[in-house]
Amino acid sequence: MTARGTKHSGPGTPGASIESNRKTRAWARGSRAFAALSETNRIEAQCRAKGMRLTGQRRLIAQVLSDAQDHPDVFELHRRVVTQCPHVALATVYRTVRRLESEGIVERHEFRDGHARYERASKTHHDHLIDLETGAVIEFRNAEIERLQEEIARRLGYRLVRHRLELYAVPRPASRRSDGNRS
Amino acid sequence: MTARGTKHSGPGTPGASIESNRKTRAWARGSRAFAALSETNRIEAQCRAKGMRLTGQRRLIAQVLSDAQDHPDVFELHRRVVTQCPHVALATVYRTVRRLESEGIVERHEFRDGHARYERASKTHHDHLIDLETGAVIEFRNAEIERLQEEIARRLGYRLVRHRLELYAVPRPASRRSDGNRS
DNA sequence: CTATTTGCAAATCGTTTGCTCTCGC
DNA sequence: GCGAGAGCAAACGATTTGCAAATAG
Repeated sequence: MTARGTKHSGPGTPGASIESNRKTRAWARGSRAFAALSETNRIEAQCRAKGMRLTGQRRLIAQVLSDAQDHPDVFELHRRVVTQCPHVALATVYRTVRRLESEGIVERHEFRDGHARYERASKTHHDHLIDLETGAVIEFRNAEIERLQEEIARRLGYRLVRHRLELYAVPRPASRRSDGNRS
Repeated sequence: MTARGTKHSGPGTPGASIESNRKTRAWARGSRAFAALSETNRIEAQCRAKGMRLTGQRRLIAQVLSDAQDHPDVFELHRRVVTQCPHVALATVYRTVRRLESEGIVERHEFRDGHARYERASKTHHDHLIDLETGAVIEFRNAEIERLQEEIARRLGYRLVRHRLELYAVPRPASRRSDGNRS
């Protein structure tokens, strides 16, 4: 059974498909379906650089990821993708996103709720603060903490490879700054 | 979806060993099976304080958790429990451990590998360094990092509720200090 | 006595995989 | 043309849950 039960509601999904009655798989995969994609985005370029085949699905997923200002999970990615092309399978999103991660093009996080969320691998490292009330995710960076982590690992006889730092917090009533990237 | 309509044959599949099945379960639950438990441990005392019923299974799980020097996952806990009493169900371990967590008696972690690992809630907060080669888990504490986390949250307009800090590292060839609590 | 808890098996739920058909290069 | 990819459904693995029997208090 496909995750979250509902099988893709073929036609009827709001979105680009003018010819949604033509529900052939061939159509879904044909490049025409992806014609509306914008010019090459960063992720697409990285895929090319890694020698990944640029299928319409991948270009679409790459675009959705490039456009994302938040940290969507796979289901949410699929939802956005399906908006543009209703026949893309959830499994394809899973496979693509896994591939992108193994190529170092996107980063996977697993915040409180358990399931995997993705963001494109940023040039600059950062950690996350999760707003416990809204679920919003705010990115931050702190050089001192980074340095301390290295030092702790070294003192324990290790070389730090990577780390995970997540702050779970609630807005302070006084000065609630409700900016930050939501997720 | 509740297609569980077919009444669960329960312990009485016709023709099968109804009686021996009953006996077995009765034996498994009877307090005799748990007679070998040592005197009250800390977790057991906390259970009592929280008004949890002290069944043999819980006392056994409490003891295994109390004795654990590492961060076992549910399956591992079950393995250890079954060593002492072979009829304790995995589901019981899941339920117990979940209950213990909601009562604040144990802490749940989810390191790299995905599944939940438990340790008894310690009086003193600590974070974890995970040895990427052996999977060992080393606990550490750093007041400065704690302070910085508070400060970061405050600066972003939040009050820190909890955090997760995990360092993933590899032993340094020069001075590998193989102390620390392994997991 | 009765509200909780257990054992068991089936159900969930996010994620992966086998198979076949398709398409990028 | 061929091998990497996509669609689909079924498999998976950790965890949860419905139910009836058993039990702690």
